[in-house]
Amino acid sequence: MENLNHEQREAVETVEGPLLILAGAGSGKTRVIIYRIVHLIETGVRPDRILAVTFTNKAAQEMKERIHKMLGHQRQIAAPLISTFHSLCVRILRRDVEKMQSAYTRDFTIYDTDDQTRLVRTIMKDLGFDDKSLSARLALSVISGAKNRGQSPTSYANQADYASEKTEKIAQIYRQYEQRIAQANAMDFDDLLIKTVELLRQVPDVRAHYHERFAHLMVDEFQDTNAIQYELTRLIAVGATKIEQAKINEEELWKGRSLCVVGDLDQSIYAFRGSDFNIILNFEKDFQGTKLIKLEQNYRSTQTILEAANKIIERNTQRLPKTLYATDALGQGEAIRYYQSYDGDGEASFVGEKIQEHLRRDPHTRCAVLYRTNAQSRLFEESLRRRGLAYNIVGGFSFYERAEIKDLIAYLKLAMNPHDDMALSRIINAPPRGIGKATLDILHTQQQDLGVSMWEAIGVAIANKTINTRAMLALDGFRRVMSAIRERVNADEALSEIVKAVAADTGYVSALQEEKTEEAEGRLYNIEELVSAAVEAENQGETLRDFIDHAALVADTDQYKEDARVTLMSIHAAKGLEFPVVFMVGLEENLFPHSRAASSEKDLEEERRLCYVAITRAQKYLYITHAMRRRTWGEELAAEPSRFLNEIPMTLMQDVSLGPSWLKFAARPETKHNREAAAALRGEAPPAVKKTSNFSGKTYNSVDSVNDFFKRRIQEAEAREAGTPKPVDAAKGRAGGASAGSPPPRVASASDSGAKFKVGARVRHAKYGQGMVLKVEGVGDEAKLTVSFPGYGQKKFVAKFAALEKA
DNA sequence: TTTAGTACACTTTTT
DNA sequence: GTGTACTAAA
Repeated sequence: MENLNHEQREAVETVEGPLLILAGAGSGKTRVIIYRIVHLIETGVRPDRILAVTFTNKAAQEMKERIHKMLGHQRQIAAPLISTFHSLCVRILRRDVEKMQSAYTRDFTIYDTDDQTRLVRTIMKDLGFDDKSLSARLALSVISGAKNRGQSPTSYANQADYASEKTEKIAQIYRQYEQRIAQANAMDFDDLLIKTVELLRQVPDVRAHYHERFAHLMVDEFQDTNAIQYELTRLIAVGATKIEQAKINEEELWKGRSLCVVGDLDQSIYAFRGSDFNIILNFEKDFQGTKLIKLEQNYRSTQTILEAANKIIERNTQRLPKTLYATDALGQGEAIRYYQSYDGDGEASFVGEKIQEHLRRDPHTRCAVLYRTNAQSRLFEESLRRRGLAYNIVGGFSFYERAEIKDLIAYLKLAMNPHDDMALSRIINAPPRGIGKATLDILHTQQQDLGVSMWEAIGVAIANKTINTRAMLALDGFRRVMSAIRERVNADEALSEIVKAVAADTGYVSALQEEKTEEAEGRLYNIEELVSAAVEAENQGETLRDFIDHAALVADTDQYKEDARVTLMSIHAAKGLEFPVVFMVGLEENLFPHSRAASSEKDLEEERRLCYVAITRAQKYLYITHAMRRRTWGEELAAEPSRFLNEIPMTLMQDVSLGPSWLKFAARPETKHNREAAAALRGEAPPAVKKTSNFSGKTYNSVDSVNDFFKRRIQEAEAREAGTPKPVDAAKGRAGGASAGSPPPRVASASDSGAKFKVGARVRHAKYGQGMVLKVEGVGDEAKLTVSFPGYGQKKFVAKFAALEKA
């Protein structure tokens, strides 16, 4: 423990009572949690009396491994439980759900977002709400919000400010939704938490069990907990309902117990799904005698990066003052590199190029490209693929979201819980068995009339012969397939055997094999992967139940591979991670901050926290990029620089854009008009204008004129380039970014004479071979070189990073 | 009933 | 640009 600072050590050694740790980004908070757990165990606490709740399965896994390593030499009787809120709840419910007043059995299934949406769609169809005014997604998010506030369908309808037609409709959908999900013996993500809290409230035995078992409870990323998660935490830690708590002697309660929560207000980025950082603000009030420890020493990033982060977050009003301090060891560090590209392709090319340079210099470095929306990933993927760089992408569709995987899992789910209507409707005709819409409609009507599940409806239909012969044969075939799987499950066959049987006996694999298309090949490959995953899980001692739960609860962020050299992901997914090199891309108004957040100051502050999270992921190098034009929904539109660019001090940034850029323009006003426009760009417009909307009216117009200015310059440059003897690689064209926004080639001035490379110099490059320097911008190491390589076209380099030799 | 083709709505962020 | 949902034809 000697390598901990004073505050960290205090946090580790405080093992009794409520403890609140406010930990800034990169302040070694994960280490504190790990050391604290180890410390608890070393002072004689039984490992299985410790519970640590993390944000992702991945974080849980990592923590487990590190603790195991640290305790490796000691004999471990039991391990501490390290889990996400959702996994914890599934565990609790699978054990005790039948003890509470509800129809749920321990075989309940978990409905993921996809299942939920399909359920809402079915309900809307049944209720005749197929008009365009209400989307299933919207209905679902409203329902989820109401559920998390503890509102029943009725109280939701009553509590709405005004009874609109929409609220009334949503209330009806909500009512049906709750009914049908319960009837299917299924729970959605919200239910997992809600039902667990209900169970602990309702059944004193169960509450006492977990209260006694988990004497030491830790919650990471506490700023992102919602009211239900908080209540769950409280129930386990205190072992009493709110009313009972008033009668408890707090001092008595905390003997040999602790509740330690760790969080950072500035990194609260999940308000959109109900997390509430007021919980952390009220923690001291809720728990008498809370000890507060602040960790502000940052061990991750250079002074420059931290300054930028501090300056950004300072603008928020909803926060507690806090400043991150850099360690001397890392020092000031390099300037933040700023790059403006002509369009999205140019941005991606720049990022690809820089990643290549960084990897060439240090093959073991790790780079991350962080974007606001997952839709931005495509261009970067293409750029990296063009350069032959391997990358790992987090988010988008994960393995478990692929249709074939979901189908096979649905067979397993249905085998375990025949009332799971969503699983059934998913696979009843996959592969095609001749059960079409007409048959399903009949079944659905009968199901609604009888108030039973689809599976039961099939049985009834066959018994009563209410369906034509051909469809009946098909249904009977399906029923037999399912029964065979159920028999295997009931016979406790090995997990991997069951998965293999599902792939083969359902005809799923053979149907794909017959297709003989490339796509089918890919799907078959994925099925093989699923089988290997099952074998792996079996070796780990998992049951079929565990395997299915795992598939439902893995998050996108769990796809993150620590050792990947290049990772693409959303900023949300990057929380808790760190990288030597970070690219924060797409700094454009309406993208980041996102257009959906522009309306309210509260949302805007969350966007700013998001920006703060992105910046503080960087250890050594931070690149910030934006494009002047961006293609959205198939249309290319002018993009305005993000207001966040104005909030980072210009002195911290170095402009590596190829032509004139927004930053250069804003930094060097030369005329009165420019000065005014630049001031506006920096957000120095009169407060009255700024208050109502940060970029409107005059400000917007001036940005427009900047764009016009660049457009003209680019056209001029293009005209000149057309006359250049060495044509630009046609395939890449202007989209190569390297040539986008280029100012007219400049004759090397006398000040360039001391540079390492001069115009006209012959150079050699590891990949492109012999080339000639066409252009030198800037001086010394920072100079940007344009080099022409026969057969490869023109390439741009920064002298310092370029793998160029004099030839 | 299935399939192929076309129209269209869509994207914040995620356990 | 993409995935889904609806329509028309086999």
